[in-house]
Amino acid sequence: MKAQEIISKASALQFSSQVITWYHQQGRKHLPWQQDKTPYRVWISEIMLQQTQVKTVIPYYLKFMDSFPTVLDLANADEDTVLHHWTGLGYYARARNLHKAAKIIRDNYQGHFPENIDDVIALPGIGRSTAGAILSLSLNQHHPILDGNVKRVLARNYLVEGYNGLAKFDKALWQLTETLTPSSETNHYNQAMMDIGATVCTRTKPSCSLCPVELSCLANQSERQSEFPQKKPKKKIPEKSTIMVIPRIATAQTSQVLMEKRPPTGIWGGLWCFYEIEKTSSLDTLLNKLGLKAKEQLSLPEFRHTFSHFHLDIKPIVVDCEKLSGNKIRQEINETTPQRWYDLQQNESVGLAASTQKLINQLRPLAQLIE
DNA sequence: AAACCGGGGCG
DNA sequence: CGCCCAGGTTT
Repeated sequence: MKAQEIISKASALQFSSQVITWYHQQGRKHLPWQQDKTPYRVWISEIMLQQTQVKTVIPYYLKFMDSFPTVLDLANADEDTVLHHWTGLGYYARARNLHKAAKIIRDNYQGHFPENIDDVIALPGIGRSTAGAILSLSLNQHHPILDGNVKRVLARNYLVEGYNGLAKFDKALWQLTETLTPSSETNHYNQAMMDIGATVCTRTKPSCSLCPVELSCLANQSERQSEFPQKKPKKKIPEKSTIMVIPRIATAQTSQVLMEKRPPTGIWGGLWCFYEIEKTSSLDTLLNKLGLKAKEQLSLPEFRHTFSHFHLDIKPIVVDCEKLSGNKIRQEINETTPQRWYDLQQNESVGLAASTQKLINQLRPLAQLIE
């Protein structure tokens, strides 16, 4: 059944007006991105908030806006500078999308953030929900949103069965949010729905007594809040293993390790990682290609890194080496896959994969032993 | 350890 | 269009 059919115009209006009233009474209105609400400022906040909680985002947001006050400042910055501002937030692909989109806005829209929703959705890293949030919160355009928080509020209110990512579930919820989103005060309604999901209608132990739609909520009426949304059926994930090679050149002053920048797509896309080999017998070939001569090897304890769809057991091997001079092959590698020596004493953590960062942290104390 | 998540990308 | 991917935090 379609949402329009199960919800009358009158009850939709009642729902939204209760939500809007809550916004005026309880909604947060003083966060940095809620001042001077331009599409650009709201965009940056939405991307940061997709991955990180409000209190963590605030300092990052302020620094980011200080460095890149306008979309043109962002577009004209170089990627490493942008990534540097993202250090600690993780999800570097999102920062790269941000930068890519800023350049598109500079080149195709004369530096003016597009105000047509289809144009906004076409930008990298912005989907339907984020586009709706940007244009409604900043310009009060009439668009529905549907992030994880809104999904939870609606699924409970109307006992929508299914789990996040299930096509039927998402489709039903888009229908609902379209039906419920009012054409006046869309900005306040959308902001309130996200806030209610984040602070009242929480995944565990929701504070229903503080909710503006407490009385209409079917899950609350039947005390079944915890059953909605349903859990995604978990699937067993495969195990893989890899050997990570950490070439190291240590002197009395410094200790450096060699990394490569991964291609932009796939696992650890665009992040700095150590070289990988499948079997120890490939080690010599790799070092040869890199133009390095091994002096000594040291195996570090194996550890497990888990992705959403597989476990990866990582065997790290530190190889103390010296450079061979005048190696042509190394130049070729440098052109296809960028590489760099990373200084363990300096904590430049731009775009490191989490597992790489973990290894670095283990390696840093070891560096002192060399002296 | 498992759940969570908005968008990209592929078949 | 439907399904899977990917990374990092929260619970």
